[in-house]
Amino acid sequence: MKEITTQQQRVLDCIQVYLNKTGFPPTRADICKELGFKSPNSAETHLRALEKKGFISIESGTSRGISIIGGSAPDGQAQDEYPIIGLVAAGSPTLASENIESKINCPNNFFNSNFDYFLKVKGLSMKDAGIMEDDLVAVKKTNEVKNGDIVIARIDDEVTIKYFNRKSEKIVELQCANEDYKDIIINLENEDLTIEGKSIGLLRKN
Amino acid sequence: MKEITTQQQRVLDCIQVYLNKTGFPPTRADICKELGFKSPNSAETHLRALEKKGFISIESGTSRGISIIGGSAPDGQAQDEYPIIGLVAAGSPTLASENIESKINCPNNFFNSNFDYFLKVKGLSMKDAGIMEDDLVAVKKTNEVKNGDIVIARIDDEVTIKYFNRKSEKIVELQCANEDYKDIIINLENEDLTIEGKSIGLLRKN
DNA sequence: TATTATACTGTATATATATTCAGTATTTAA
DNA sequence: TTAAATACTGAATATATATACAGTATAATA
Repeated sequence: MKEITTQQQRVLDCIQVYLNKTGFPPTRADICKELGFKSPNSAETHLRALEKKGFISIESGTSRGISIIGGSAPDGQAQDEYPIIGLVAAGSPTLASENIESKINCPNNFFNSNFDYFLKVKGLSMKDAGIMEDDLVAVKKTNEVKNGDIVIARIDDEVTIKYFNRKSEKIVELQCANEDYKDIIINLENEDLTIEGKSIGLLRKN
Repeated sequence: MKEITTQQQRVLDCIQVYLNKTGFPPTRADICKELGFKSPNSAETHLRALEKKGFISIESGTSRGISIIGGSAPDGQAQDEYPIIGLVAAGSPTLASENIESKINCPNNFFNSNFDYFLKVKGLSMKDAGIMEDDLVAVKKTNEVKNGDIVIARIDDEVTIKYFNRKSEKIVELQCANEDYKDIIINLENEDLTIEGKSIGLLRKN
C-alpha cells in the first residue's frame, strides 16, 4: 500500500462518511459537493489515484461503483477485536497470548491502513514524536519499512519502538525522539535485527 | 412492519447479497438479472413495495439509491459518528456544521469516558504532553475541570487546548506543554474564559 | 533540465439508470 | 364483485453519471 496524500485521504474519508450516512457510495459530483471541488474531474483523478494505490476499487462504467478495500465489509461498520500487547523488555514472541494485556473493539478501517495489534508503550524514548508512556500504538505487521517510519524492532529478544534509518547496506540506526536517550546503531553483520512492524496510528486514553 | 411476500423477500435478499459482494447496491437491471425478471419495472414495483413496508429506503432520482433499513450494524458494539472539528482560530460556535471537517465512526465506549467530538489540533503548544499537530483529541463537553486537566478553552472566540491550572479564585493559568510557547494567565475579573470541555483521549493517524 | 505526480477548472458526451406509461393475469380483501 | 395488491412484460425517456479531452499550475523526482 503506497503513501496517501492529504487530499486523497480527504476523498477516502468522504467516501466512508457518505457510505455510513446513505448506505451507498457517492458519485463524482457528490464528492465535489462535499469537498468543494468545482469539476467532477477533480474527484475522478483522486479516485483513480486511490485505486492505483490500492485503497479503493472502481467498477468501470458503473454508477457509484466504488468500494473501499481493506476490511471494509457490507456497510463500512465492520469491527474486530484487536489485542493490546505490552512492550515487553525481554522475552517471548510478541504475539504470544501471555503478552496480551487486553483487547479493544475497534472498526478495522479505523486507521488509514489496516493493522494487527496495539502495542502499549513503555518509556519515553519517542516523546518528541508524541508517543508517551502507556500510549497504544497501532501496529501493522510488515518488514517493508522506509527511512523515517516509526518501527517496532526486535534486537535479541528486546522489543523497542524507534524511528527507522538505514545508514548504509549494513548499518541501521534506530533513532529516538528524545535527547535523553541514545540512538541504537545496528551492524547487521554482527547483530540481529527483526522488524516486527510499523506504527500506523496511535490511541491514548486519559 | 407489514408482512413481506416471498418475492419481495427474494428481492430484499438479493440487495443484501449484492451489497456484500460489491459494496454498493444493485440497479433495477441488476436485480432483474439476478432473479430472472425480464423488465426493470418488475424490480421497480418490488422495490416500491419494500419501501412502502419499511424494509428499505429509496433515494429518488439517485442511481443505486437503495439502503436497507435496520439491518445495518447489529453486530455487537454500539457505535456512533463523531464529528471532527477544526481548531478554528476565531469565529463561530464550535459545533456549528461549517466547522465539521469530517466524521469518524467509533465505538462510543472507546475511550474510558464518553465524549462528544474530536478536535483537530493546530500548532505544537502541547507538544510535551504528546499532542502533536493534526492529532485528534477526544473532547468531552463539560466545564467541570480540575487542575492538571487538559482543557479546551475559549478566550474571545479563540479556541485553544492547554493544561488547566486555577491559581486563585480569580486567576486561571492555561499552561502550555512546550517551552517555546507562553502560558496564558487569565484574570476572570477582566477577561472572559469559557471551558468548552476537556480531553479524555487522543487519536493519531499517520 | 525534463518528467512525473499532484491538484485543480471547465466542457462535452455516451451511456447507465430511474421512472413513467401501457398492458396482462392472478390473488386477496371489502 | 369491485377494488386493491401482487406479479409480471415491454417500450420509452428524461436525467444521472462516468469518463474522456483540453487546459493551468505547482511540487517532487530523476
